[in-house]
Amino acid sequence: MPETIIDFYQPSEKMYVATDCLIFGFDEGQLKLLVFKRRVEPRKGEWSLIGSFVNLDEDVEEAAKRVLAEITGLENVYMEQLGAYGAAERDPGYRTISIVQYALIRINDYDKKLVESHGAHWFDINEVPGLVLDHDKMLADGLEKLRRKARYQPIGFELLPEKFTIPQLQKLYEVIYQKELDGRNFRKKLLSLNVLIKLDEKDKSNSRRGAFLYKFDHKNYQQLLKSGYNFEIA
Amino acid sequence: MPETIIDFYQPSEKMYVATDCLIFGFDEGQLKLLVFKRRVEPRKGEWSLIGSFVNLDEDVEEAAKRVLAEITGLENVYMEQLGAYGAAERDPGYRTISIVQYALIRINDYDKKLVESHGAHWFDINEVPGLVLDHDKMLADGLEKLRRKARYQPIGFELLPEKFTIPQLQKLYEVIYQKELDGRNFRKKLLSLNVLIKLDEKDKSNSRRGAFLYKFDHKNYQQLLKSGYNFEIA
DNA sequence: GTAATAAATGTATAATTTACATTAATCCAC
DNA sequence: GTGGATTAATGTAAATTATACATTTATTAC
Repeated sequence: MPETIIDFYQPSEKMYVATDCLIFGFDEGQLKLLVFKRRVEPRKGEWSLIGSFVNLDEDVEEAAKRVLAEITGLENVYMEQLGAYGAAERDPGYRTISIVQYALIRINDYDKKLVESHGAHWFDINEVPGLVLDHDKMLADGLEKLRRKARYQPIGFELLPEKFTIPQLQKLYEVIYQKELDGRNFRKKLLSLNVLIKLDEKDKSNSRRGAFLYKFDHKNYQQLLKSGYNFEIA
Repeated sequence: MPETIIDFYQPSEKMYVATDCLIFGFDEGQLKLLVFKRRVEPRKGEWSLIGSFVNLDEDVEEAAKRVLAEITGLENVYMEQLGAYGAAERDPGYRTISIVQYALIRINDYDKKLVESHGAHWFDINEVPGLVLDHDKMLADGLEKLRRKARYQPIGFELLPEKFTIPQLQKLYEVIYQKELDGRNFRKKLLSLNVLIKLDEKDKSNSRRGAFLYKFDHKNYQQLLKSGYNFEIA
């Protein structure tokens, strides 16, 4: 490599780049977060977002997917970047910048044994223990983004099984928005968007009568997007 | 520093961290972007977002502010992170991750001589030349974010002088949203939010009659935020 | 067969958004 | 100093969307 002006700037030789994932799931009517015990000093062993260093030959996003697959066994997960956390003193050990992604997973799909073997654990979103470094801030920011995003993109569907009932979906939006919704209005609004396909099956795990199962209609959703983008629930 | 598990992960010794800024301004009824000629190889001399490497002892945000002040002479500018760009091959020279911020500046405040002396240039947003590396993508993403954000936060005010007229503000929203707005409805909606202070002065640069000048009412805006957050224009 | 449980449905009112045309203030030219 | 040109300012009616609210239905367990 020829010597260039870059040498003049002296970018640090000790700047580390890591990635951390906010892994959200939804189960038993609660929004949950997957965390594990930090694997590196300092603060090794404390609760932490799931993360890793980024390898030299690896996209940042790839690194996040690698660590997610490693811990949960899941691939093809909905994932989006939250942002970079780069305060000089955020990590007392090394100068490390962390790029945080958030992932939404169908909580029943993941590999329980794998998760356990990594000492990872799901916490109710309201019962997450204190996290290491600036991870509490990452979580707070991620929740805010999730809540905002839920207003104009149908991310809720990423958190539910492929087949779900309307009451389930409503419950999910209730925990995301942290407020109760009116069942009639929720159902009305949702069905008016034409992005649900009603199945000829019921889920009876929550009531005697059973609730009809639905699938998300990706095709119609794409069309809805094209024709002006106004997915809004509640 | 003791040897720890971090050594096992072998984070790259050659991972560079840079920051690039999307610097938006508004002038002559047009949204504009400030770019300069890249100072480092590869592709030195091509049009580029304004950026720099991040120093070891410097917050990422600080680095962005440093470079912004260096080029425009401005401090205390509205700035927010867009995200990190971290594809392994994004920079053919070095493995560099760039954290992109976007800044909104009052275009008349900046130091013209300073800007010129750095070979920087304002382009109409629709006439920005091809940019180096993945900077075109950054710009596209930044514009999308600006457009979305303009819907629920009063960022428009950051781009206008302290005193501005309602027609000016409307024009700004029109270029952000890329559509014409109805003057009566715009004015009605805006005034109903109670975040404008009418001054006893007119700006006559655009009409014989002149339009009244207003200031943004930060205090009332903060209260509006607290009481449930629903700043939406057009 | 009846008691218990959650699912499903409709309507009237209020609030918000949209569409749309005229008058007002000022400057400049004559 | 009058008239013409130009942009600023204003109000109302109709349509759309959001909200509030109570009863009936399907099913299972006993």
